[in-house]
Amino acid sequence: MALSREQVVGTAVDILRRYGLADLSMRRLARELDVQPGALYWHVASKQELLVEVADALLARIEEPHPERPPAESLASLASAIREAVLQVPDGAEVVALAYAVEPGSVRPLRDVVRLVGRLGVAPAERDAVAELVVHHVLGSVGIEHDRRRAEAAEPDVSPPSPAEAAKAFEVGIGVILRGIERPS
Amino acid sequence: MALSREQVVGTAVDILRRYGLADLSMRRLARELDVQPGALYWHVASKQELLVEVADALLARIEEPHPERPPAESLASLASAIREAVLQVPDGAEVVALAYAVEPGSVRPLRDVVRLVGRLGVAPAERDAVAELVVHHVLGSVGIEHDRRRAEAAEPDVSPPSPAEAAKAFEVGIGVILRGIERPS
DNA sequence: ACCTGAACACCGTTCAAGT
DNA sequence: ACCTGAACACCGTTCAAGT
Repeated sequence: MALSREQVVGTAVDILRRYGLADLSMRRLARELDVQPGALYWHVASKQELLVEVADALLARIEEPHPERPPAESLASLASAIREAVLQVPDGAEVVALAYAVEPGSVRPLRDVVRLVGRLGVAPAERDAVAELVVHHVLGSVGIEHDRRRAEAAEPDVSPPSPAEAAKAFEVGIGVILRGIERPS
Repeated sequence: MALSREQVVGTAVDILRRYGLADLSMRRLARELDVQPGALYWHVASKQELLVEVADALLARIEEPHPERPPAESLASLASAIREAVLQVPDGAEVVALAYAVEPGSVRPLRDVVRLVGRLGVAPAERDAVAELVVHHVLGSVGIEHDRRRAEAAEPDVSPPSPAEAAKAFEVGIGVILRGIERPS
């Protein structure tokens, strides 16, 4: 049977989950699919396009905010959901950040962040900037956690930052942002 | 005359400024210095170590916060200074983010951010988390601006986001953070 | 002490030619 | 329509051997 775009993206997600971004090369992906590297370029235009699809897949299962819930609550829980989804996958934050950079509108839950910030009463002119702040906080804090895991794996010395502490630090940041939004300038 | 570590780092900064991170390879760097690639490894342990030095060089000229200035003011102006320094250099945000990830304490102005957040009255337990929020906002917003420039260079269609608008968006984010810090939870 | 030469094990992408 | 074979122009890193 012929290869499909879904198969290519799905196998890419598998490699990312199992071995991380360093091992997610077009050549490695082709080997896993038992085709020549060139074959992939019939289904995706480039590695960058592939990574955007992968990012989308990583966040696809996050549910949309409920319209009747208060937006501040929705935003906090959406941010946590994104954080947890990305945290499960090695280098997940990097992949999603790349997709967000290349095509800010391509990942649905990130669009929801923008909408919720708007519903919080932030002026349209400032809405995108504040949404970016939230997204960077989420992806940045996950990135740091991934890096610390790597450092720990490399040489298991002192100070293992517990997942609970990392989650706490994340919530602190979200709290600062929410209070900063609600307080009139 | 023999090659020096300073020469290696300096030429790396030059390549980054002129051609961007994609062109800053060990082989390209060796070519520019008229040596074989292997020679570089006598002066730096790895490309990662080299990039940490490059990041340091990019932010070395930023002045330390004046101890008598109010910390909120100092933090806002330090954040702007970091932003401007990184903005001048293609992929500067990526390089600094990498250094911050690998060795959070290695870049002096980023350490100053932590100190200022502490002076703003944030509890020690929450200080690092809030400092991370600031750093991610700075590097994240610069990253987005770099990406937009790339997109514009690739196909000059509508919506060229002016530098002034980008700076405004950045200030909005800093404002949210500062208000969020000052407001008691 | 510092560097060359040469290798090892890789990359992303293109494209004529095949089925 | 979909894929192979083969090439193009690269990577980071190591290390014996030279000066």
